[in-house]
Amino acid sequence: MPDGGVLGAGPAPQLSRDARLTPYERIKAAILSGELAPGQPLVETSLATWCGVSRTPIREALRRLQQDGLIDRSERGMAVRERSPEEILDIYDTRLVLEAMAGRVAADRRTPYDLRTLRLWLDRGRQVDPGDNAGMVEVNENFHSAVWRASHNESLIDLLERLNLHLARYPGTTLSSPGRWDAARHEHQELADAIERRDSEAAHAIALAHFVAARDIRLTLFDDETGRPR
Amino acid sequence: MPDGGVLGAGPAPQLSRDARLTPYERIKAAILSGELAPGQPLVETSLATWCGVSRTPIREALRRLQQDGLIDRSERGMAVRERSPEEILDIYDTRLVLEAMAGRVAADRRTPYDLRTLRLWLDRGRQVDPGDNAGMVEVNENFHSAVWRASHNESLIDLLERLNLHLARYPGTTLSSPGRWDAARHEHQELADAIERRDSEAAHAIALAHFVAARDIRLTLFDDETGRPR
DNA sequence: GCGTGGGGGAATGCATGCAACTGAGCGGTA
DNA sequence: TACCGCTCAGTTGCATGCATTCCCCCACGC
Repeated sequence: MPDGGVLGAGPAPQLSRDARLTPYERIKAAILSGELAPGQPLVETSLATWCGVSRTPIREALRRLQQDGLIDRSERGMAVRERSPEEILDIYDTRLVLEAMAGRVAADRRTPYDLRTLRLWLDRGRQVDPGDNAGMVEVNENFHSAVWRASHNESLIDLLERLNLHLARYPGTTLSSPGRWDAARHEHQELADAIERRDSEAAHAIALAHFVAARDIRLTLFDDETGRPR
Repeated sequence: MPDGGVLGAGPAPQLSRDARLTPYERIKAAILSGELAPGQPLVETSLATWCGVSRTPIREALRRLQQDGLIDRSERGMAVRERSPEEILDIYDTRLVLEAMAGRVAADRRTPYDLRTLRLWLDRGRQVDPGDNAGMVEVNENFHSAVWRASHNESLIDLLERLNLHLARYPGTTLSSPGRWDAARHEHQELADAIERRDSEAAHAIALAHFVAARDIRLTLFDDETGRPR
C-alpha cells in the first residue's frame, strides 16, 4: 500500500491549494489528479490537518465522496477506490450508449442557444494548439457538455456527469494520441451539424462512432501505463 | 408549503421505525414513501429529534442524500427535491436505453448462476396474486435487478440503481394497471429466454419494448394522480 | 517455537457548545 | 401611509471532547 505524499507530512503541511476550496472539492481534486492514489487509506485526522479544518467537515466530505463512488469503505475506514482495466471498458461501453442517446435527443430538442454554444466550442477547438493538452481537454469536455445540455434531459445529464467523474479517475487523455485531435474535431463538427439539422439518427450514429474510437484509444493508453502487453 | 406530519411532533416523537436503521436510511425511506413530501424543508434539529440522535449524524445523512439527488439546497438549508411529469418522462427515456443495454450485455455475459436467479424470480412471479401490489413490485424489482447483475457491468448497474432511486420518488406502480402484470410476466419470460440463448439483439429489443410500455402506463398514472387532463 | 491473551494506541461515531449568517417582524421616521 | 433600519430568533457551519471499537503487537504460557 503506497504511503502517499500529501498525508502524514507533519503538523505544518504547506497549504498548496486554494484555501477557498471546500474540503470536498480539495479531496476530490486530489483523488482525480492521482495525488491521492487508488487504495490509499483516508484518515480523517490527517485530512483535517491537510485541509486546515477540523474533522467535522472532513467527515461530510468523505460521506459525499462515498456517495459519488470515488471512495469506498475498506476494512477500518475509507480508502480511495481502486482502478481496473475492466472498469474503464465497462464505463466506456455505458458511455457509448448514453452519449449516443444524448446526441439523438439533442437533435430533437436543441434550441438556437444550444447551437450557439456548440459553435462556440467548435471555434475554440480551432484555436487550440495540438500540443496543448489542457486546452484540448477543456474544449473537448465543454463541447460534449454542451451536447448533453442540448438534450434537456436532466436525468441523462446527471448520469453522464457521474460516468465522467469515474472516468476522470483514470489518467491520460485520448486526445494526445497522434492525429486524434483533428479527427475528434472533425467528428464534433459532424455531430454539431447533425444536431443543427435535427437529424437525430445521424447524431446518434456519429456520437456512437466517436466514442467507440475514444474507447479503443483509451484502452491502449491504459495498457501502456500499466505495462501490460497489448 | 406543507407542514409535514413527521416533523415538529414535539420533544418525544414516537419512534415508529426500526431504531437500528441509520438516519440516512430512515430519512431516505421517509422521502421515498412520501412521508417527507417534495418541497418540505429539512431542518437538522427537527430530524435529529425525530431520529433520536444529535445533529452530527443527521448532517452526514443529508450530505449523502444531497449527493444521491434526493434533496437539494433551497434557500435556507435543504429541502426534499420537487417532482415533475417532465422528469419522470426523462427518467424513463433514459432508463429505456440502459435497460435495453443491460439486456443485450446480459445475453453476452450471463453465467449459469445468473440464469438460475432469473428463473427463480420468474417462478416467484407465477406465485404472486395479481392483487398483491407489494409482492408484484418486489418480484419485478428483483427480476430486473437480476438482469442488471447478469450484465456484469458495474458502471451500468450503478447508473440503473441511481435511476431507480429517482424513479422511486414517484408513487404508484405500473403493475397494478389492468392486465399489465400478466403482460409483464410474459415479457420477462421472453427476456430471460433471449438471455439464456445468448440472443443479445432480441434481449435488447424485448427489454426496450418492455420499458416503453411501462413508461406510457406510468405517465398515465402520474397524470391521474395530479388531476391533469390526458 | 508456537499459539494465545491482554494492553495500548489509533481511528471512528457521536454529542455538544459556540460563532456567524440570514430572514422576518417591528418600530420609527419622513 | 410607505419605507427603511434594527433587533432577535432560528438555523447552519465548525471545533472539540468523550466513548467505543478494533487492530496490532508484545509478552507470557504451554
